[in-house]
Amino acid sequence: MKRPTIADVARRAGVSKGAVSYALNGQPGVSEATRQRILAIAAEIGFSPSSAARALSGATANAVGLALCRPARILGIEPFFMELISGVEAELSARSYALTLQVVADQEAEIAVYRRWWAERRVDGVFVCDLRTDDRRIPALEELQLPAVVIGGPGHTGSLTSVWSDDAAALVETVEYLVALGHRRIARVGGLPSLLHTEIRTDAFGEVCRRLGLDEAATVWSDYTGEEGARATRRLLSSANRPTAVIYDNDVMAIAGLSVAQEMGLAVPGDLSIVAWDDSPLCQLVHPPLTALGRDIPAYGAHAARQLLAVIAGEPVTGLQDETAHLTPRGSTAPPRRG
Amino acid sequence: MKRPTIADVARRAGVSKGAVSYALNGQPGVSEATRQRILAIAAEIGFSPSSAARALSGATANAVGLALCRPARILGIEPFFMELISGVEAELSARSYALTLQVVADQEAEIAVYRRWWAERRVDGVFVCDLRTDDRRIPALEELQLPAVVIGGPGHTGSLTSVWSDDAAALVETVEYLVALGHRRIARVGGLPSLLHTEIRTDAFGEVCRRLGLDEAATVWSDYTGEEGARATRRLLSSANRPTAVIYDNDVMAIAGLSVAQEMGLAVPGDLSIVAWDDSPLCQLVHPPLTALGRDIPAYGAHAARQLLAVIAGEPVTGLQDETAHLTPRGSTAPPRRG
DNA sequence: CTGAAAGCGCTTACAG
DNA sequence: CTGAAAGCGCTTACAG
Repeated sequence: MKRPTIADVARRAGVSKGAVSYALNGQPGVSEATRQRILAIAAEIGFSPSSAARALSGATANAVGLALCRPARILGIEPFFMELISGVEAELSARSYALTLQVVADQEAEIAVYRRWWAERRVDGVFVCDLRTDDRRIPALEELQLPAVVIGGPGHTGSLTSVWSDDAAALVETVEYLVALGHRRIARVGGLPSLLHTEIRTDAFGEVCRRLGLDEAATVWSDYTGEEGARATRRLLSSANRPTAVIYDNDVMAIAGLSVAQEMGLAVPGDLSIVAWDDSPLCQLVHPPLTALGRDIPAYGAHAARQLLAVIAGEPVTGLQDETAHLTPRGSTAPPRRG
Repeated sequence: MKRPTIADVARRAGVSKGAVSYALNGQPGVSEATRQRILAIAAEIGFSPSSAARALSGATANAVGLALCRPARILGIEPFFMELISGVEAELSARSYALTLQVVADQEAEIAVYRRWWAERRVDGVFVCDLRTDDRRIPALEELQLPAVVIGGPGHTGSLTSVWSDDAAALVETVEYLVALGHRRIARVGGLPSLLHTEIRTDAFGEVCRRLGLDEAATVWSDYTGEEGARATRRLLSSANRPTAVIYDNDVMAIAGLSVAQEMGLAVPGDLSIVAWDDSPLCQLVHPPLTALGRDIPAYGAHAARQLLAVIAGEPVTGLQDETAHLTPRGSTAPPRRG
């Protein structure tokens, strides 16, 4: 089957190729009657303009890029990324933009991908995930002048627009809730310490514990996998003065932690309260269901997509603070058992 | 920053644009010394050929497409797709191919996306997931003559190449294992009945149960969510002659089923054995860890990508039977308690 | 409101 | 082995 071109449409409509282009792109230069006739013919013969020809003649690529820097097993197990992608994609395809995805090994590889995409004119802009403090991707993108939206923050985004959520506030709310239940020894199993949002949570955790005069507020580090989450939990629960509540930086580690508690003969929530960050459906699959900090991740992705399209269009954008995660209490939190 | 073009490289090297093109694409027509000099200059000034210009001048788009037809909440919770994408992407980026992703609402929308991609010359080929019997996407792709690889089967793929795994054999192995443990009443919580692989498993299940002379082998349908998996399990466990073992068509439903058993006061594996299909890390997060049918999903994706690139290159391809899922016994299966 | 033409940045026959 | 040129399919000033 031969692909129809703009010349085919022009011939059938008895107009010039220029007229077809104007009609398709909603530009002035053709009468309304002609425009309608051209659109009808285009639809009839299944014509869509070649994205290559369009990109080459100075218009946009109509595609944006997302590079993911996580190993396969983590990408798979964390619902976060796929939900984010779903939301991004819904917004993009509504505006006829394509999403180009690439998995990269590290920051250097990611920067190389941005440079290649830019040189190839393959994308009009990119999303940046997993922001770090002193992130080398920021100056690289600024230098390329490639439109970009950072999914994360606040701060550390240079001149780039960002879409973020107030993790500090969500963490404080969680600690205050646990303290209201009567907990005094609260621990946290954190995510990768090199990520900015981990640091923001860690700082907020230290601060609120100090303010409320809590005993040693330990944070142990992990990498979002169940394995490491389980190991961290074992360490915490084996200590002399074990915590009565643990906050986990993702749902997978929280579920692993629940399993460890049960294996060690501790009742949840009687002996140990558990809170998961990221309220995916996983949290309600286990027994007891997990109290969790959740927010609408597909919407977060959609907002980021909208910002990026605005940056690409040259519209003024100021960045966006998305909703703060809210706590949904379920069966895994309760007052600590006296003992 | 101005993007370098082939003309910039040619000027610096003191050769024609044609020579640069030959050098970059490994074509004869330039001496080895000239080729090396051109490549060095291209690397130095960060030149990558415009994908648009390249696609327009008859070469390939260097991109392939994947359309996913599942709602966001299911895409997020099932590790399968993200693992598949990771594997696909690893193979593609090693060959400098981009992956274009789109989420669609239904088969009609998916076919429309294929038509648009084809008309736009945006992709050189596509992957087809979630094959159905009498799948309308197959004739549509055949008509477009758009290179495609079906991830699924066997059979029902028309003239398209496919990469598949023998689900029937894996199911038979599982049932035989449960029977060897002493189970006689085995049930199954199936996935969406409209999908071909569900049908293949259902047929195999019915057949092996008949062959082994098992009592009524019930399959109840679900949709891969924990919610529906839990509901199906409650129905099964409330029946007069409840099963002593249940096979679930994905890990999420199996975990939900485990939770329901515990909520109903049944011991796993004492009162109920559970087997999950898809052995994601989730299976080892719960207590007891789930016996599961697993295989290497990223590798499956990589194999599919290799097949698609071969089809695009016009090489002869015969399709590929991937490894059969193998059973990993863990704590959720045991002989049924006498009673 | 419409048409003819240049140009985007490559690839690839076609001469030398 | 190398260079000059046509052509891919669009968009967009520029004349009419």
